[in-house]
Amino acid sequence: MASSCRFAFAIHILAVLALKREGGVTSDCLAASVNTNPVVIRRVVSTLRRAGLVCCAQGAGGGATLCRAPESIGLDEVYRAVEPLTAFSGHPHQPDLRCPVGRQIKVVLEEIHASAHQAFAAALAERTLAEVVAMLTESPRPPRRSRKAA
Amino acid sequence: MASSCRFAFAIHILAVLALKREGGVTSDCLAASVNTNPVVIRRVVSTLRRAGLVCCAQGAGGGATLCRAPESIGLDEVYRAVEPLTAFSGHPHQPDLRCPVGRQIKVVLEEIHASAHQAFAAALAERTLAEVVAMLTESPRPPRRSRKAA
DNA sequence: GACAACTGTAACCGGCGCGATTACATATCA
DNA sequence: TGATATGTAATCGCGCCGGTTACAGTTGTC
Repeated sequence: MASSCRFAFAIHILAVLALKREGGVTSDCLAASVNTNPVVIRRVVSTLRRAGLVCCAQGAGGGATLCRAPESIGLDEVYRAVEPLTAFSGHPHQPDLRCPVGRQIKVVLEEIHASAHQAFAAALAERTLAEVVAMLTESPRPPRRSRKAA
Repeated sequence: MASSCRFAFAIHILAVLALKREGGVTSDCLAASVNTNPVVIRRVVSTLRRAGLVCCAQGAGGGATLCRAPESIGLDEVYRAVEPLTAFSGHPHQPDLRCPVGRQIKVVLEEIHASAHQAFAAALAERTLAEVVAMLTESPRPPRRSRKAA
């Protein structure tokens, strides 16, 4: 599950790359948009590169570019690329095996967690990077009431 | 999302209570089965009590008892009782508002996360504590091969 | 070739979350 | 009254993770 911000950073980065179609984007530029350190960006981009989602050019004039169509990138793919897929951290220790519950609880918990996690990933899979970009570019909640009240 | 072991502990505790129908179970006893400190158990039990899932009796002869039918307790209820429902930790800082992505990314991320999280909870809701108990008590993968090989 | 502009990574720091533990107040039954 | 419990505050220790620095390697430009 993991509630780190790597996933958020990854989506942010990919959205920027999807919007700026031509040319590479440097980690400094991405870091400015995300508002963090360039090295943090490079770490995430490295992971995305290993997953085949982006390509990186080194040297002067280099940077990261999206190397697949935004319509073909499901958010579950991004999630799996960036989250290490932990083996469910529940029950840090070995439960009491003399107890009928302790003897089997781990297997049951793992199954429960697996099915819920799969549902989580399936929900992510229903959206693509292209949809994220579309959400980003459509008018941000047009003001309806008076322009005075907050 | 939160990958703490509180949820695992809660399921374990509730399963023990569901199995031992009569009488209260002390935190010492639960701690032995879970293999942790009684205070850790009491913290989780307190949360479950506030959620109306268990009742606690203080004093000698006291302990925790399930105060609802296991068939009526969905695992999503347990999850929500025990996990504080964080407001999605993505994007720790304010993104650059001059960037079209940074301006709206938080709203989009929150919506994405909300829908995926809802799918997660819905998957948990499909199982009850009674089913967990049934999984726990049914024969644990009957040995099929020779009784010699591990 | 020299230099500037980038990426890739290792190393380290600091803060936060959380489970474990101790300690103690309180409640209840015999 | 004393043994047995819960309830909870306080503290400790450790692991995770984002941030930062540092530096090696790569590439375009003059």
